[in-house]
Amino acid sequence: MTLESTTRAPRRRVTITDVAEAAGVSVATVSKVVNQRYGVAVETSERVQAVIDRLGYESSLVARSLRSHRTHVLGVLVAEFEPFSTEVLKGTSEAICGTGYELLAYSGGGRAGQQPGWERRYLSRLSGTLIDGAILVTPTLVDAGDGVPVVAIDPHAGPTHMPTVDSDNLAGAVAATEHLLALGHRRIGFLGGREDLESSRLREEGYRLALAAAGIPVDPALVRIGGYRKDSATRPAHELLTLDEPPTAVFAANDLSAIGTLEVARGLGLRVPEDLSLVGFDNIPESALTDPPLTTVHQPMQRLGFEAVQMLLQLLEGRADTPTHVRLDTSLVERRSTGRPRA
Amino acid sequence: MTLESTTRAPRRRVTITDVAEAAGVSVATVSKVVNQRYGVAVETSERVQAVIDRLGYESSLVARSLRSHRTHVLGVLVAEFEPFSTEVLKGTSEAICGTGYELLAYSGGGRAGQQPGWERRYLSRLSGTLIDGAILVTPTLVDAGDGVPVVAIDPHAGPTHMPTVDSDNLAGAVAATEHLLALGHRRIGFLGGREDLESSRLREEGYRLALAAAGIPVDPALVRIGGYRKDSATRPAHELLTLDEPPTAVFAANDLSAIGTLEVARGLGLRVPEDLSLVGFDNIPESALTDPPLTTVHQPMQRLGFEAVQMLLQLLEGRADTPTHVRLDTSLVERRSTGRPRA
DNA sequence: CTGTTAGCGCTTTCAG
DNA sequence: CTGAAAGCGCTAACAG
Repeated sequence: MTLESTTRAPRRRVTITDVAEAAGVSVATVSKVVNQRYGVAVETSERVQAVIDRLGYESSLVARSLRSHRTHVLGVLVAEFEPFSTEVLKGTSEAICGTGYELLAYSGGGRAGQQPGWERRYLSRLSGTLIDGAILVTPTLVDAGDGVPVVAIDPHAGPTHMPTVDSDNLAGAVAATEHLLALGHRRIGFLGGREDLESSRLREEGYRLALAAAGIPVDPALVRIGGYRKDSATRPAHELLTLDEPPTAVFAANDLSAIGTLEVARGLGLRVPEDLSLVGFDNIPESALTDPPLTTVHQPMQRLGFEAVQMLLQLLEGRADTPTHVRLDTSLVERRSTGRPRA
Repeated sequence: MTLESTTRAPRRRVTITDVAEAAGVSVATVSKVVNQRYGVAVETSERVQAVIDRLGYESSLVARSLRSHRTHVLGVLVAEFEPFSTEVLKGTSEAICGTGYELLAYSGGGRAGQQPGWERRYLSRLSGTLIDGAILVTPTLVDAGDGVPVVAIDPHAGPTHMPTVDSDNLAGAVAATEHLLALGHRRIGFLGGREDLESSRLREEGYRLALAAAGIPVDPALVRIGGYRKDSATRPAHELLTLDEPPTAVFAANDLSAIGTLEVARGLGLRVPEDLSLVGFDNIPESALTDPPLTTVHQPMQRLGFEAVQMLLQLLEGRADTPTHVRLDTSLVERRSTGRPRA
């Protein structure tokens, strides 16, 4: 890491007034030129355009949106930029291409996003102005419809009033648990997500369903809340693995907590998958980088973002046939963190 | 994929005027309450606050920034949300935590970001208002200082006038090439990045340096431009691999083009690494997911974002000792896409 | 302590 | 065809 040093004073932004003065016209005329409105002499238009180019003028998104309430910018509101939301972002980026819209991803300052209601706050701050519509990633509020059209990805209470895109969490969780069952596991722990998210609830339900179908009663001691974050999963994972009668396998409600569990297991001297089988959920790119690579349930995160943009665009066009709920399939990805239980 | 259908009319945003009316005070007073200014009777303040809570009022970022020119929002400007920029984003998100700032990542509509000068355009649109400072991810313009403090990550012409964060591209490229050389390769192709990026130039230089040190002349036919994107890399990769005397190994200037090359090789019936060794650059999470997993040069993308935020924050505080250039180390990650050349 | 006033940069009637 | 003027939601003097 090398260092150098200097300072620079940034010069002022060029505004529409600067252009108007330089071109010897009114700001109204400049505005018309910028927005290609009719009623401007070709000669004037060209002269103004020349000044715009020379000065490098670009209209302020802020000022413009305050006035015209149409920005051609879509907002993606996330609590934090972590593997799940950034995958979604990749999908939105792909979908936005060629639509004439631009993307603005907004995230609070880390912990700020932890406090419930962040999505409402962000939405209020940005909507009505700045963005024409918003995509909320894992919002915890049931209803946030405030000013602009909104699409939710994997929201709180499942199909709410908001148009929603999610994936088949239940089927995925069943598949994960059945995989463990098929391997011969009987004591299977569940490291839950967040109680306020529907996805989390469904994953737990899938776990219970699969167990019930196999005729295995759920041991409450084996079910914990991991909070969907690596750090918040550490403690419950530790509790689970240090039980008098610990589970031989753990199904973690998302990859981040599975990765946290993997680290805890290693710290405890447990080998994966020999001593402990581990299944995650999401299939974030990071899940393949662990040692051993994580068996997990693939959820098409990029597609979630892609579909959300499509839906939002339809909503903006006011199309009545816009689907209100899109659900995508999940599938098990077998890697090397799962195996038969010992003896 | 399941579908349902309905419609909803979003209601209007609540503004400061609504609050003022409901509370029977002027907007100025509401503003003072919101911003915790002195000079408001406790009783009035409480009454206004109650209305704010009841109405769920949240001040508009846009209107506020237009007026006060201080938003506590940092912008991250990217051409597109792809693996590199999203990794950087994760790092910025971590760094922003607890600073009192929020993050706004802006990306044009895909292709729009392709046209040179996107960073200048975005910056103009957002700065002066909306964001207090910006981080430019792989900008191609030398100087963009326009209104607000700016930090560049992996910019055009290396250490420009802008404060910069980058990684040691030269050393990384040398390491990659030497790895191939050590394996016994002599005909090593180079799939370059974009001519307008310093990182790309340095990676090529590293390639040439390592070959020269090994006493191997560079065959111009083996050097192509891949454009740093998977799709743009496909054609040059194909040309390279279908040469009369094709290379036994290819060093691609980034993982995305390496992955593109991998697909081309497979399409051509070439086995990796038996028939062709492949090294990438970046170590994006996706690089470990390929089959075989890619040998690549690790570049600390999240740290790039993290350091950029730190630097920008210092710039905003006006600290004179702000380093102007931070360079992070790179390192070779050996996975399974490289091996000895046949016979 | 509170309200009035003047814009921030821009778009949009509406006269001239 | 062009410009003056109003106003988007908000903050910052300045009066009252």
